[in-house]
Amino acid sequence: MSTSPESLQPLDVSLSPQERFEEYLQTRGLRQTSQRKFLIDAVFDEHEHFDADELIDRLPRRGEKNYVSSATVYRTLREFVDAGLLKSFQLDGRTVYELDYGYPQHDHLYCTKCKQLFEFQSDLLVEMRDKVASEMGFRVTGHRMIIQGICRECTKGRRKKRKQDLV
Amino acid sequence: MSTSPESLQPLDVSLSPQERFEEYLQTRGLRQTSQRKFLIDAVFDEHEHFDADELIDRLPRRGEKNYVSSATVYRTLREFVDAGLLKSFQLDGRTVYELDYGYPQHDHLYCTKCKQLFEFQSDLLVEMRDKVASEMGFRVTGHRMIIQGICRECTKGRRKKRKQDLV
DNA sequence: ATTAGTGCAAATATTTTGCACGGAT
DNA sequence: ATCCGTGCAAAATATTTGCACTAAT
Repeated sequence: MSTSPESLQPLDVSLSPQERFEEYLQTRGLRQTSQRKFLIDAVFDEHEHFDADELIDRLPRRGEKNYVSSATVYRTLREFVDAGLLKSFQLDGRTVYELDYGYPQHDHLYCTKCKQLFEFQSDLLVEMRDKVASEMGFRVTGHRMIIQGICRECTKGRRKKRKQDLV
Repeated sequence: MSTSPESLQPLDVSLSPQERFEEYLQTRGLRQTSQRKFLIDAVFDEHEHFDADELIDRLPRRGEKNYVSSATVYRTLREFVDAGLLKSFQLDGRTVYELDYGYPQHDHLYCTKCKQLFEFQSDLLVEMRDKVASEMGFRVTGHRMIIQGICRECTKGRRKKRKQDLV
């Protein structure tokens, strides 16, 4: 937008998340703050799936350098979703975020035992979605598909080492 | 269970939700209270989709006959899900319930404008789900598919009368 | 200089829980 | 007579918001 490139070209692929967010901010007259810059790095450097709480846990504490208040983390995560950088969905009551920008469309399998999320991609699903929607007179803006079950590891008796086992 | 009928026969179809819940309670040594009886009637007499708050709103107030405390409503809704009478899922932060017992498997379209839920049924979706799951080594216990978009009514300019328009 | 952004704490919203009493078995 | 279930209020969770101050433009 700022440098007006040829219009029909998908700019996206050539911009880093950081650049893309800058663009988003500029087009809306929003400001580029140290918190926003820090957070976008923190989010895109690290995780695949996370919630606000997990993210806050990994960030500097109050008093430390680069501390960002929880309120700002929540506010900024919503901006990231707005900007198309992240996607969010609800799982077990909390809001889960995942990287969207630069990632192919996909859906999830959720192991209700180890609480891990796995991804899968299915064009068939999207086709089916669009067919159903058009039959119902719906203009689709998105969907959320989560397959629940027990993952391979958890199926074989006692699970071995797993990340968040403190639950 | 209590009268031990022929084993391979699907008992379900012949039992009312009330009977089915009784059975559930009996097999677990739980008690049949007036609150549980009242709630199962309230739930199965009325609604398709609802959340705890909406249900509580429709029930007798404190002091009135058949009053049930919110805590008990929450506790009992979870029992209903446990008993296979209701299904629950998260939508916009709240827990939505719907009748499950006696209803065919289905999924939802959600209009983000009027907040209405619509249903659809697709065997293809279930097939796809099972295929994906088996490829991933998952033992499926269920799934949740929600197609978001704008419904037909909301697409044609200003929507007309709609239920929960107080939002 | 303007005014959006932030940190803080309080407010919300939703659901859960501890506890003493009452009721179902 | 047990001890599960309930109502109540307080707690827990997760997220949002009002406000005064700070900082980006």
